[in-house]
This record gives sequence, structure tokens and C-alpha cells, in this order.
Amino acid sequence: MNIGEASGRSGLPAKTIRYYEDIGLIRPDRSDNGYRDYSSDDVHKLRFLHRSRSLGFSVDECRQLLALYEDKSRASADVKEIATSKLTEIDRKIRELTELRRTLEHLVHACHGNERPDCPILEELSEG
Amino acid sequence: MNIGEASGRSGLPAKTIRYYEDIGLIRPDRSDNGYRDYSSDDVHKLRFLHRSRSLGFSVDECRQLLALYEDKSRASADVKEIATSKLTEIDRKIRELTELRRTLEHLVHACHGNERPDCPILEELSEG
DNA sequence: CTTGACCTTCCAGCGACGGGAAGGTTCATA
DNA sequence: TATGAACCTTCCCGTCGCTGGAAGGTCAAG
Repeated sequence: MNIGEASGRSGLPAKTIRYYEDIGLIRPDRSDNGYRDYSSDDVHKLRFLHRSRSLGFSVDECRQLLALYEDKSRASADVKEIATSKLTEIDRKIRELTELRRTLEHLVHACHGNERPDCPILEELSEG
Repeated sequence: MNIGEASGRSGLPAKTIRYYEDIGLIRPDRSDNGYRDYSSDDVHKLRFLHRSRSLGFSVDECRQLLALYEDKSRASADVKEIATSKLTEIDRKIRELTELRRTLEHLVHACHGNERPDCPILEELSEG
């Protein structure tokens, strides 16, 4: 099938699919007219990539996951390790954002938000 | 003072300070030798930028905040609006990450993480 | 007089695409 | 059969917020 259909079936934009080919993630056949020709297995991998990306894995992590996926003799521990370290990373991000949120909410709360120029937010940014 | 000292006092790398000048955020004087020459007011603004950035504001939002900071007749409501919309955005990010975290944790929990090849994580990525 | 720590400009790259130009292919319709 | 739309191709540039490095100028100390 052409890239448009592969895009429709995988949920990935055609641009992204071409990009994934550029960086060596997936290599479809070519038809005689030069068009990319995707098999249903290719689409399967594209969906795998789509899902992995949306779960927060970097493209490089997706590359590892895909390699493990294709390696029928892999140990599940190898996959779990990647996922676990991703989980730790997500936890860290959530903590950082929560801390940031607290500070910002404190500032927003302190600011009158009226027509007068005095503003605790700017004061804090200026002095903090 | 030279850029090195401004860097030390503001906490921003010299590279970043030059970049901020490139994009028109802050324009220091120049000494006769062509070196940038920062006033203590400049350093104040650099610290303002540093703090705003670390609070999650984009460079463009920082530009707005800095303009408001320098406009002595601004209304605090204008600042509050920027901060509030940032807060909303942060909330959204936290929600997304939390959702993602839940899914990922579920997967990690389901995976044995042993030497055998069967792996619920890959299965889910493949089918989800 | 040299060394080393500064400073300058410019150019390139990161991640993960997206936009758009310029052109080839295919298919349906007038 | 012509033509126009809807595909497809490659290529290059732009995004955001820096960061690294090369090539070279300046300055203070020994």
C-alpha cells in the first residue's frame, strides 16, 4: 500500500513516516513507480512506533523497543528495564512540574490582578 | 562589567546571554574594545529572565513579562493573565504525564522482567 | 615576550518533526 | 483524449532554546 494508506492505518502523518525511514527505523519496499510500498507488517511496526511515542518514549528508545520486539529470543527483563527507567523519568518530570506549579500558583494568588501597577509576580521574578 | 561577570552574577551561561541579545531581549553597551559591557540593571534583567525561564515561561513569554516589568504603568492584571495561562498549561502537562505514568506503570507491573521472551509491554505496544 | 584567560563573530547541530516548493504518477471525468 | 485533482517523490528551510566549536582579537601577569 502507498504511504497515504499506511498513514491512515497507523495514525502517523506521512511526513513522520518518511522521517522514520530517513533515520532508519523502518524500510518499506518500493513499487516500480518509485512509491513506497508498505506491507501490513510495516503498518504493524508503525502502529508500534506510534503507540510507543505517545507513551513518552524517545525515538531512540522506540528504536530499542522495536529491536527487542523483533528479536524473538529477547528477555522481558530488557524491555522492563527501559520502561522502568522511563517511569522514573516521568516521575521526575511530574515532581518538577508540581513544584513549579506550586510556586506559580502562589504568585498568581498573591497578585491582585487589577488596574494598578503593583504586581507581586514581577517583584518575585525580579528579586527571587 | 564583562559578560563573564554578568554570567556569574545572573546564573546564565555567557552563551545564553549572547543568545538573548541576538533575539533582542537585552542590549548591553559596548566597551571601546568591542566587549559587551553590562550595567547592574542589565544583570537585574538577566536574573529576571533566568528566574522566569526556570518557572517554565517560554522565551517569548519572558519577553512580554520583561516588557511589563519595564512599563511602570502596567496593570497587574496583564501579568496575572500570562501567569494564569501558564498555570493552566502546566496543569495540562501534569495531567498528561500522570495519565501516561499510570499506563506505563501498569505495563511495568504486568511484565515479569525475567529471562523469558514473553513480555506484556511489547504486546501492548504492538496491539494497543 | 609569552602564556592563558578572557572576549569576539560565525557556523553547525540537537529532537522530532512540519511546511512548502518543484516536479512525477495515477485515476476519474468532460 | 485532455485535463485536473489527488496522490506521490525529493529537497531544503524553520521550529525552540540553546550548546559546542573554530578562528581570531584583547588583556593582565610573570
